[in-house]
Amino acid sequence: MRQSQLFTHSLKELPKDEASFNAQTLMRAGFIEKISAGVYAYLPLGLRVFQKIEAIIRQEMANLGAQEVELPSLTPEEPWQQTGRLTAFDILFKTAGSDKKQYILAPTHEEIITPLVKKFVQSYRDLPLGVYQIQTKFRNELRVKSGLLRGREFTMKDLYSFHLNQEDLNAYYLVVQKAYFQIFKRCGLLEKTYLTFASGGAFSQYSHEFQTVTEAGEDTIFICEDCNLAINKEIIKEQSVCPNCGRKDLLERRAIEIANIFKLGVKFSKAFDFTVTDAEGKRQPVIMGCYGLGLDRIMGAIVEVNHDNHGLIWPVEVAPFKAHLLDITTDTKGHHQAQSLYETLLKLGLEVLFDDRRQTPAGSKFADADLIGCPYRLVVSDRTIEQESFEIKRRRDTEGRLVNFDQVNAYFHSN
RNA sequence: CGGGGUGUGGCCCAGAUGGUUUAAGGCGCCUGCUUUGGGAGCAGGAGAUCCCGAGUUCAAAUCUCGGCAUCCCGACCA
Repeated sequence: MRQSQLFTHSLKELPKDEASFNAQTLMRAGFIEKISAGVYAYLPLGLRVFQKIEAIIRQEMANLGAQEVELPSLTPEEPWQQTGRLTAFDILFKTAGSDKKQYILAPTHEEIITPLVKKFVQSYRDLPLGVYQIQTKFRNELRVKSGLLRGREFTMKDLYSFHLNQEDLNAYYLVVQKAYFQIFKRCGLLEKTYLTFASGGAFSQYSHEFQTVTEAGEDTIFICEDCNLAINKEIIKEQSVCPNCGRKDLLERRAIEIANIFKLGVKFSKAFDFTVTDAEGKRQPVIMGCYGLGLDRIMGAIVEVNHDNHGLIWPVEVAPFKAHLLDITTDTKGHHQAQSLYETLLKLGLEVLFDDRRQTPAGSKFADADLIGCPYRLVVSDRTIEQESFEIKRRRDTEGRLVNFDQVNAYFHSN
């Protein structure tokens, strides 16, 4: 994409209305814009990152054999009444239709998915089943905070699984954990993300959170380095003890919950009378699990974990563009050379942001490239052209190297 | 929901003991010239319900009251 065509641009100064690093920097770099407290718009650069994260999640969900659907955000009141959550939830956005009928802007979708799946599934032969969506959720938080880390409108990947018995759910639960770690690995968060024992809420003794260690996080977790596990402070009674090995000297860290998975058991299948016929011909209540994952939080966490004083540093798989090509040449010949390199890179299938803006000093292009944080920076300048080459530098490196124009194909095929 | 901070061109902000303010400066934007390896220079230009409402006053960006927005701390977080 040509940067001269991009309708957004970065700001020299930090936005006053944000204090968290992720929101400040993403707004400054032109990735997101705040519409109201806890509600953000994704701009072209930010949307590209968001869609990369979505794509990773879809691939890993496909590997699980989960089927994608899209449920509505605007939901009728009745199912919420049926499970008691109409009153139990204090974060519901409610809205009335013209017929005075009350609707709920869904904060999660157990109430919708359970009756839906019930309609099609009557036999144990249809199980296990995993159904997921990537969709907007609404939670009327009393206090939003930390930019993308806690908003009132956010996107969640929510997977629901249906099983004949507890053993099957337990096995599936472990497989989902693996898939989640694969997602976090691809998002560059693996090293700092811990499977964390947390409150099971109304469903079970524990749930499991995936907590990414960062000072920007709002949770406190205690990490067992032996087991690579953590326990959320909220469920610690007296002393922090590893639930796996019993170790007591755990590391206390701030962390952001980027995912939360639950064994729901029969809570929702009972509420909606969802049973299947087993092999003996008897009706059995379906055993359910649910697996949430916050996309905005993942993006925010990536930013909190990967940056330096100059700006963002995107992991390769989620970067808005793989390369940022800067034309800092000063004459027509130079511009043609940069243009030609851009076209060559496109033909090679590389995602490139081409800074073809004129009358912009070179320094501002470097600053912008650092701020936007594409993994590779390519520079064509009068100097490099003298050597029939362009410079390539990784975002994290301080020194680049020259690559001859003739060797573009070879270079990108081998890297 | 309790406590605290902030609200002035698109952005960052000065002005706050009421009156020389015709609301200053920087960034960005427009025009022209110049410049090009770390957010460049010169000249000219456009752009403002000073968050909203009420009040005090001869006079309010400035004082008072009410509201709204936003950030932060706490509580909450299935």
